Amino acid sequence: MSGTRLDPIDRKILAELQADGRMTNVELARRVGISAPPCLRRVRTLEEAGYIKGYHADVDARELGFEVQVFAMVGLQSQAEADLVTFENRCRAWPLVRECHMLNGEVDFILKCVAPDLSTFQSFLTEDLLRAENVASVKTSLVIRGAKDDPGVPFEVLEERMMRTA
Amino acid sequence: MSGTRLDPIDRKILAELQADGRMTNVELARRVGISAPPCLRRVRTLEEAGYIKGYHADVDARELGFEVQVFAMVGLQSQAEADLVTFENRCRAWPLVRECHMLNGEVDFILKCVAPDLSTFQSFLTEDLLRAENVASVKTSLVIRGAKDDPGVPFEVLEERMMRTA
DNA sequence: CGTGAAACCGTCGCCCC
DNA sequence: GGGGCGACGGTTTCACG
Repeated sequence: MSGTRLDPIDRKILAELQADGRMTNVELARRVGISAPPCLRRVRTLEEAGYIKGYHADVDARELGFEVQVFAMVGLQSQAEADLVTFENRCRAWPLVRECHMLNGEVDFILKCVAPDLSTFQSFLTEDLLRAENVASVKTSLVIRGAKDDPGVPFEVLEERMMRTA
Repeated sequence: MSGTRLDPIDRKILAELQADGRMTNVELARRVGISAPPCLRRVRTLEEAGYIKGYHADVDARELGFEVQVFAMVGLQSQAEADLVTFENRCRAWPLVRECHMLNGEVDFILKCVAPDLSTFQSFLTEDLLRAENVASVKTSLVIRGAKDDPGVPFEVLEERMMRTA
């Protein structure tokens, strides 16, 4: 199922829906050059095959009152698989942690956090994150301003690469 | 317009659309407890006021062939505003760079990058990023595995905070 | 993959509170 | 001001060729 290769129309569909997830199916069909029914069938197939994981409204965090965004680099004491999983599950349970990625190099995890204000984040940092077992070190960096925040993947790069390997 | 406070129904709408951006308006109206027309009016207002910046399909990067994800910490030589803006604009033009945030602390920017493979990323790193003027240092960390990647903001935290300040 | 038909939905005007 | 009711046009989603 995951081995199913995509044709150019499928990739165009994904690119269009990544750019505008609420596009109507008829508009999508028009843009990719087929009629509506097969277009919808393709979308359903892409969803079921996992290429499309979901659709989300992109909300303005600052306007909603989330004025603080922080990247936290976390080092653990033990990197045993069970301990890594324990920490990951803890991150999944913390609403302020939006992303958690395991890294190579000196630091073990990078966390992207959002909070309404600094004191809310400080509380989380000192009472939850730093107090969690197995956490050895945490370095935090406040986001002064966001310069770019594009969703998803650059399909342009894929197309380029398709040509090179074709 | 940005001073417009949101009532509980608006926040519920935003939370629902963040969770499922393709929800039909009638379903959305049912969930927030009003009828369809006023619900649609609210959605349009939220869009125009900038609370909703867009809708995007969440595509599976790995299944699509983007197997490399990297965080890059960038230090600049000059932090003069004009030089910061120049670097930010350069990031906006690089498709492999999906996010660019200016940070406090030792490092100036954090970049989240995606690439089809390591060699594509290495080419970008050595030929574009490291060669860009004003770039003093770049530390990269490969994402070994992703543990959490939730879109948007935690509305639960907002509701909690509303109660505290009410 | 395309065509046609039926059910549903987005959208508007109007009335009500 | 916002919410509900009804109707039109467009869309989704079938079955079928």
